[in-house]
Amino acid sequence: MTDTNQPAASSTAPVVRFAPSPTGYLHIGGARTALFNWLYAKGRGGQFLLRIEDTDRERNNPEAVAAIIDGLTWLELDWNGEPVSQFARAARHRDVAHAMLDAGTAYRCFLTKEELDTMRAQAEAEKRQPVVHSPWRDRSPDEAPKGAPFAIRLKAPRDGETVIDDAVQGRVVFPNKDLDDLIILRSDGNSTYNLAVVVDDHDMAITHVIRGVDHLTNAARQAQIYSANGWPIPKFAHVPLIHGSDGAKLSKRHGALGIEAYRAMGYLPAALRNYLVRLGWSHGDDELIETPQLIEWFDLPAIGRSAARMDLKKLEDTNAHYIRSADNAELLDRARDLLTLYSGDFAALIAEHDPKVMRGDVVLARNVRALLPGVPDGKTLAARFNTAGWNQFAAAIPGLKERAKTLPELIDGALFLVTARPLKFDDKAAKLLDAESKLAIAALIPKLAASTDWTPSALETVVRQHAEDTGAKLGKVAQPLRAALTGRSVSPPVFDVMAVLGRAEALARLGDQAA
RNA sequence: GGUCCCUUCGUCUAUCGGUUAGGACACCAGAUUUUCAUUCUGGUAAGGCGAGUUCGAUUCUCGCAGGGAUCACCA
Repeated sequence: MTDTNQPAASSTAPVVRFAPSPTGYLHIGGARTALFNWLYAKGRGGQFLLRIEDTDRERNNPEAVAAIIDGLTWLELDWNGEPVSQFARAARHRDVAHAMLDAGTAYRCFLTKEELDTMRAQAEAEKRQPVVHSPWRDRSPDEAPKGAPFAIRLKAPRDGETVIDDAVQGRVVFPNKDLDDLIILRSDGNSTYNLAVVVDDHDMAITHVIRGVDHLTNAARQAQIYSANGWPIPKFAHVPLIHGSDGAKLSKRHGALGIEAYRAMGYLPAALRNYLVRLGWSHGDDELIETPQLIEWFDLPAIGRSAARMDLKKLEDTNAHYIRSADNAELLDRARDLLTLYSGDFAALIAEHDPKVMRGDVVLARNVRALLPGVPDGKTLAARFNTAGWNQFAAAIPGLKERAKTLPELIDGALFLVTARPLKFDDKAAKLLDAESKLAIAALIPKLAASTDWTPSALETVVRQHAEDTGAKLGKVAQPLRAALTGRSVSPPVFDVMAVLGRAEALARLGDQAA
């Protein structure tokens, strides 16, 4: 139903954008900002645009652009149209700056770098705020030396206040006396960030600017540029930043990793989205929220104003839920993809991390080294899963996914499928295989071999019967079996393991340990 | 330092003046289980401090303290 009485702003679908600068990878805070934008647009039939803020040529690098695009793609945040390069729009930015000059809302400033430095130094010496008041605001350009370089500055209001009516932060007031005449066009003729952002957002018809609070003061300056041009100001929504575990700004030390690191650690995109959106946004007591529901529920006013801290444990728990409910085929595909991503040596991965680090990918690397000494990296491991292996992996997934919090843990659980006889045993498994256990295995082998049916339930019947006959507890029989079959003390149910391995391989592995 | 923002269990959060302050993760204990995990039961744990408004403040106002963001011809 269309209500024709609705004001234009609320009856038109929103247009939002994610505008990262390509200085590094897509970090977790940026990913969350992108997610918020994406959810907002998706829930309202709007558009989600991508713009690369690459006006700083010296810091621009194509690899970073690729990393951002890869990250968004992996997170399954799709955008409308082609990514816009801000640098490609430089001519338009220049035009606007000159138009502002003509309109009298901007002026030429001939202050040199040195003059600026001394002004700031002097302000500091006098304990004044280093707000630059360019004398050229009121001087005629004719007074400048012929051909002297100049920057173009916004003629910002000096009295009154600039108000940002922010969807998250509320009404934020900035006294204009604290905002100096910012440079909109550098003396080399290139636009500065604030002008470029305003011109692009205006030209792209952005209705809602959803970004990190670190841009809040920029919003005031940008609002002045909008006003100077007589353009409508979009709705701002400045979302809090994500902090490290000690409350300080997220740094590498805190795991301010690029999104690709979370991928490597084996998190599912849907799980990461769920976790990320809950960091700062809530919907009552709901925790696990599927994406379609998220799209329906997400809204700006429910975003909190305080910074949140990353909690990997909770991410892990969320991920475990998503793995358990994931489609088996999808899980297998993702596990397979992940292995090809592990192109580096497992040895290097292990060396990089403290022995106490329990990250999924690191643990997997350690276990591969222990159990499969001949497998140096992910590619080789993937190759070990020949067609039969992948089929076995697929068959084992229902049991495996109950036990895995992350994808590498899932793969880790499947390692027993590709270990070659004679098996290597981890410490606990070796301990389980004492003389008594080996005798028990030897006694069990003929009974298993006699089973006409090689299915979990048939095998379970055989083993239970054997336990009953010998008066042993089921655990007493099952644990050595598990050790002999997998080389470890932990695995999916042993009967499933035997079934997946197949009659010949299972009996052979047991035979190796029989006394 | 100026400006702006924030402050409920260890962490993420609910609460829109009256609740035994709720949930989730983590942690602890127990039950189930062939291991592990799942699942289930129970438990420990919170409104920074000080005023004010009010019959009544976690909730509204002010102050203080603490934390954060930002102050470039970077983005």
